Amino acid sequence: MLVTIDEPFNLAATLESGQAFRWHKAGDVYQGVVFGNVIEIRGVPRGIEFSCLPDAENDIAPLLCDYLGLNIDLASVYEAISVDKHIEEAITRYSGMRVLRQDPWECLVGFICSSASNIPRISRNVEDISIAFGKPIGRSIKRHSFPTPEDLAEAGEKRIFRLGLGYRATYLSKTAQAVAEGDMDLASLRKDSYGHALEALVTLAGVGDKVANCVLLFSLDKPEAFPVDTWIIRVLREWYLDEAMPNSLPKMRAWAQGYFGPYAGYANQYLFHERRRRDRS
DNA sequence: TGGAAGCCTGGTGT
DNA sequence: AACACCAGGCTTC
Repeated sequence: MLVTIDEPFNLAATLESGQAFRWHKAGDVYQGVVFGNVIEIRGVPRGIEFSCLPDAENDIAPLLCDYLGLNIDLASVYEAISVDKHIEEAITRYSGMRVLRQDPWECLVGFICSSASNIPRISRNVEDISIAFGKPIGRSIKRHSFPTPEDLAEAGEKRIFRLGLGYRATYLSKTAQAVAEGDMDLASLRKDSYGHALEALVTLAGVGDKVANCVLLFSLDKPEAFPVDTWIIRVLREWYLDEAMPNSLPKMRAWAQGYFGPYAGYANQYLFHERRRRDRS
């Protein structure tokens, strides 16, 4: 099915910028699992072409656009965060990169897995978790739905550990229990304020300031969220903050949120992507 | 209250 | 080949 998109959209940058971990690229096609569907997307000149299984494309199309962050007016975001040369350069280079709007539970699990790890490994971890505790989709034996909090809580720490998650297995097991038992209502955090939602998230095992801000930005409608990881620390040190400045994580985050404003998270995503690319080339 | 060590594992460098 | 060292971080002391 063809979906025309009139606003700027960069499919590759959106799916390859470390926001989600279940997209595989084969040629010019991205395959992923969203809404319990195996989805394949290809960028075309004026939009995207996609297919999905097992649901009808007509039903999935609006959900997919929402997931891809296409319901946000990027032009006004750019206007808000274009406060200096560095950010303007990154915007120019990755124009159309979106912030995804993911399922909060899956996003949370992905970023708990991310601590002291790297994208290839996180992807493998998340895929292994899906295969072990999710359900095969349609007749495909290759891709599986993402397990529910109940699925993961029942699986238990031991079986998670055996997938090679290391010390993260404890975090995942505890957090899954908290969500499954209703001690943590992730969906309600979408309507909460940024501050309150952050406060709630960091009570979960394996969730500190960085992971919480990733979940807030990529799944809970909090565009002011600003995850400070080692790449962003480099950006801030090299381009923004004096070296003598105190470098505690929450202080750096607060500074950036004040500097970039209500859409600081978008600035974060562009600077992050730009800084990593620069290191690789 | 800040800062450093430890934690599982896999990849990378020596 | 075998062995350090470290990574997109959290927790604990």
